[in-house]
Amino acid sequence: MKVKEVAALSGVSVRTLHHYDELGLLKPAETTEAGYRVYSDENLAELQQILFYRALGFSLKQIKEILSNPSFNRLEALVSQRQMLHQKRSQLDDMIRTIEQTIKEGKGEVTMTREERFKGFDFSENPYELEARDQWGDGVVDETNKKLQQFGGEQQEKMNAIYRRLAEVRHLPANSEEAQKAIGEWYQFLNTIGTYSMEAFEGLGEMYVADERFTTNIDQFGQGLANFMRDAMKEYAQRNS
Amino acid sequence: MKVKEVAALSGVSVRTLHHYDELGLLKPAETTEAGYRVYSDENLAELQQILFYRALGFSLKQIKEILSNPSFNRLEALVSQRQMLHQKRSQLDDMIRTIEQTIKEGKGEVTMTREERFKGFDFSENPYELEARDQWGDGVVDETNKKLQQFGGEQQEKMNAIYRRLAEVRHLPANSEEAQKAIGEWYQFLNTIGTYSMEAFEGLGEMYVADERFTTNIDQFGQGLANFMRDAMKEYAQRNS
DNA sequence: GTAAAGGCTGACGTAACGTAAGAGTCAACT
DNA sequence: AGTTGACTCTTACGTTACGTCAGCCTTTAC
Repeated sequence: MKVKEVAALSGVSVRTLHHYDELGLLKPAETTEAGYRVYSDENLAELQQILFYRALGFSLKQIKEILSNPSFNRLEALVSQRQMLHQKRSQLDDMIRTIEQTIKEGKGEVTMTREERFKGFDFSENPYELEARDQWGDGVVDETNKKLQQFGGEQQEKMNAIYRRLAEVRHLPANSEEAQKAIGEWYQFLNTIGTYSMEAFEGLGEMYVADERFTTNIDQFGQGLANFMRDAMKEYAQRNS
Repeated sequence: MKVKEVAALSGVSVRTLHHYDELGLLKPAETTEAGYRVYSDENLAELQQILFYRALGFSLKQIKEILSNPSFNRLEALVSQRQMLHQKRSQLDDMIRTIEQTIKEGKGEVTMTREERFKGFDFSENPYELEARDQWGDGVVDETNKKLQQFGGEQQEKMNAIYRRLAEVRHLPANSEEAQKAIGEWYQFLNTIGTYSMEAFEGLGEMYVADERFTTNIDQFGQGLANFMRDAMKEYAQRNS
């Protein structure tokens, strides 16, 4: 196979293949007289390995070591890489917290009205709350919240039934058929009391974990349910947009 | 003030100041005949601004725009930046999940024994659990867990008292004096039943949020307590190492 | 035979500095 | 004045993983 074909198959660019060749990371099995690179099936497998480690955040240099040294301790590398990723995540969290704070301060009036609206609640501990509300407008949250609480009796029972069904499948992957079916019911239900775009639906899911009030209520049906629902809603939204 | 002084005050390198000068991001107020950069107090304030935005993950180019254009919509920039950070975090989470999975598979035997040890529990949903255990050896977790449950009556009551005290201050910042004092009691208590290095203490805190069993138990004393304890323990460990 | 499509090798650009290298400046001490 | 040590300056390459031309050759289809 020649470069373009490999590129198309693997999803990387031709330049990337050239680059990996230069680095000695992936040398084509053959080269024609004209200098064309010809890749073998084995080369393809190697490339997959490379892309796998690349997706884990390893540098090309590291990948080269890992793959060229069969005796290399991959497990150790994975563990330390995980450590690194975790540090990065911590840093990102710090940045997000700070940016939340800044946005909050800069909002002046808005913060005031929001505080009034939710007086009695203290969200200052949760930096993601503001974010989730912001991302798709908090009007939707408030509306939904209000409507949901307005409905008593029958609707309430129906809602609880869906929650229970969701709780049953919450240990399955969010992208499993069962999970998606159950979350689909949730979407349907919500749309009986309002209109939700996929985007709003996904945003609502974010709220479930971002806002303690939601989390607490939802998790009464099962530990971790809110989290599961967020994932499932995200998946659902992405499938149906 | 000359470069070195500014560097010392602000914590950046001399090279960085040179760099910012080149970019036109921070031009020193004066230059001596010999070409030495001389910074004013105002320059210092500018630098602080720069470092602030840098800490939020903005590129130098963006920072230049933000600071040079007084009419620039900073709020908008902050919001979109937050969005970006959030995406990055998602990507990192994906990577961590994948790496967890890989490590788990690669562990073969270890996974088996671990599964046996915790049969009945299903941790497959929580990719961070494995991680927290790994980072400082899961022997410590198991030991602590066992010992804590062995002690009944008096010790148990003492423990609960500390939990309650922690719950009371859980809305304060983790680095506040009250929080640190309370978490200090926790550290003392733990050391009456075992020996904990600061590192192990911090790791234990990670477990509190990583392992659902811990989170559930702890949060009975107050929503978000586990999370607060993790932060406080981290802070405590860093102060006392 | 010719043109389109694909391939190849340089080589510069990117972000934010780190790290010398070679050389001039300043203040203090002898 | 001379020297020395501490600073400072500019210049410029190294880093990461390719993207993006540019100029030129090969293969393939009509």
